[in-house]
Amino acid sequence: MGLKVYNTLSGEKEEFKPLEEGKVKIYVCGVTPYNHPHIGNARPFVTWDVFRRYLEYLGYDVLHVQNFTDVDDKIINIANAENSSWDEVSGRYIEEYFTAMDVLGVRRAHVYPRVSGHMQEIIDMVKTLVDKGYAYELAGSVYYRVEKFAGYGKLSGRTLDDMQAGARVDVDEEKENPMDFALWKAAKEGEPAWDSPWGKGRPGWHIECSAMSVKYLGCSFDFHGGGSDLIFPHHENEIAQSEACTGCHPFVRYWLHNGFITLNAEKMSKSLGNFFLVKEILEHYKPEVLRFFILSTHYRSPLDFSDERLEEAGRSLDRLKTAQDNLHKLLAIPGGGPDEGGVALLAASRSLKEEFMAAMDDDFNTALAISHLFSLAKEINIYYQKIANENNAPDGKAISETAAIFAMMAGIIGILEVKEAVGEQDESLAKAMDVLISLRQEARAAKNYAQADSIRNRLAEAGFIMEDTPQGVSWKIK
RNA sequence: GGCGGCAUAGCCAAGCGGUAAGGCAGAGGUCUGCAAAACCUUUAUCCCCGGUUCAAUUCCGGGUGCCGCCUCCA
Repeated sequence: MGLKVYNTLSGEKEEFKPLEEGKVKIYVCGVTPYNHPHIGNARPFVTWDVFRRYLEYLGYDVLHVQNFTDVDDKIINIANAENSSWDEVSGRYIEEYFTAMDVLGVRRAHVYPRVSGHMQEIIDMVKTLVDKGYAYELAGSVYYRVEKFAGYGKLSGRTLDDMQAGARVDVDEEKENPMDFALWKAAKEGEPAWDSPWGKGRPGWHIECSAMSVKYLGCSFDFHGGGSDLIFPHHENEIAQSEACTGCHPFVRYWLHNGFITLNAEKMSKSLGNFFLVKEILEHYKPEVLRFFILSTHYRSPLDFSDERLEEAGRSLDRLKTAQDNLHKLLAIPGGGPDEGGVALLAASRSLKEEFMAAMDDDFNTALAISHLFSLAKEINIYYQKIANENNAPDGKAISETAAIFAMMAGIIGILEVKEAVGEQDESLAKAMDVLISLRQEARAAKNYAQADSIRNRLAEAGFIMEDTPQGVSWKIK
């Protein structure tokens, strides 16, 4: 066993070996905060949240860095349009980002560097690249000399010739090579600008991630992630900048890229305008439903969004919740010694735990891992049914170990974390429900089913589900 | 045009050399006053054509279709 990950750089699954024993350093490309995050934006962050949970479960000490590109054309345009400032705009949407991701259960990175706070590091890096001959100044801007970097194209799998063949023609460029990209952009009217050896200006897009990742993680680190649209040019350029500047190889050991969320099979993106904001979706669905939806497909595959898919994800999740409820009910009964069903449950739990881990080890196959969670749910339900029908004491050891395994699996996926065992939390509500249950039971005893059904139906409308079981009536919140 | 990815049941989705996980939906059954929930049973030769192999959904070649990157983008 051992973790394997698909590395975009090699195009193969590779055995994961951290640079430093016991530690994992991760850099994930964050957002440009100029709008509320949409669900396509959310995918990499939910995905990496799970990667990180699993790595931590494996015992690694994880350092997770994720940037905010807070100096950017779009932000500046919005600021100008609404007559505010770029930092007011970016600050606002950074807060929106956190709000949305917190709700989705995405744990916060350790460091959230912003471009605006790293001008010196960026300028230093650009200066080094100029000094080493990898960059040149042109009218107050600085460009990276792609032909100078031998490995240019190694991540995206294309050659400079390929790129030039497909490149769109830039009329007014005087760059040495059309593929040369900006490290530093000379200031324009109405834009924020910082002093530099080349005059006032601001950083190009790609340099920030090189400067900030190297600052916080070192010149070589383990994982770099982001959407697959970042492979070229963004990540390709990061490699060129970082390796040329620091001389360290490789800059990143494992490049992991997630697929897109699509709408009618087309990439969901702000530029196409075919997106749903996370906050819009959460008006209709619980956060963990969105989260579960995202994780129910392998991270590298495209994921087509629709209401139908989310409804389905919600129903699937309900099945898991039922098993969790059953587990809680079993846990609430004083446990007894081993019994046949318990022994079987325990064996299944242990083997499913192994399978779950094997799935996660195989390039974080959450879809497969989740299927094992369903299998465990089924085993739990079977045992619960048996105990309930026979009115026996459950196998204490089997139940407690199964509960731990179930919680571990759900915890790595990041679902079922909200304990909705309201009966224990809110005694007065429980007492009120007991009264309603008694009223209905009296009606049933009197064969006044219209009355009984009315109580049940009206409670359902209010969000409470009443269930008749051989052991009596139980209830839960929908 | 260049580069790359994908095509599995009604739907979604794993698997990727030895005749197909899981979920949703559907059907039948157990239970129930009736429901709900739960449980059981049930639904696929994996886009097409060649090739390699004892054996291919899984490898190779070709075709078709869809998607992505090459411009900001998660």
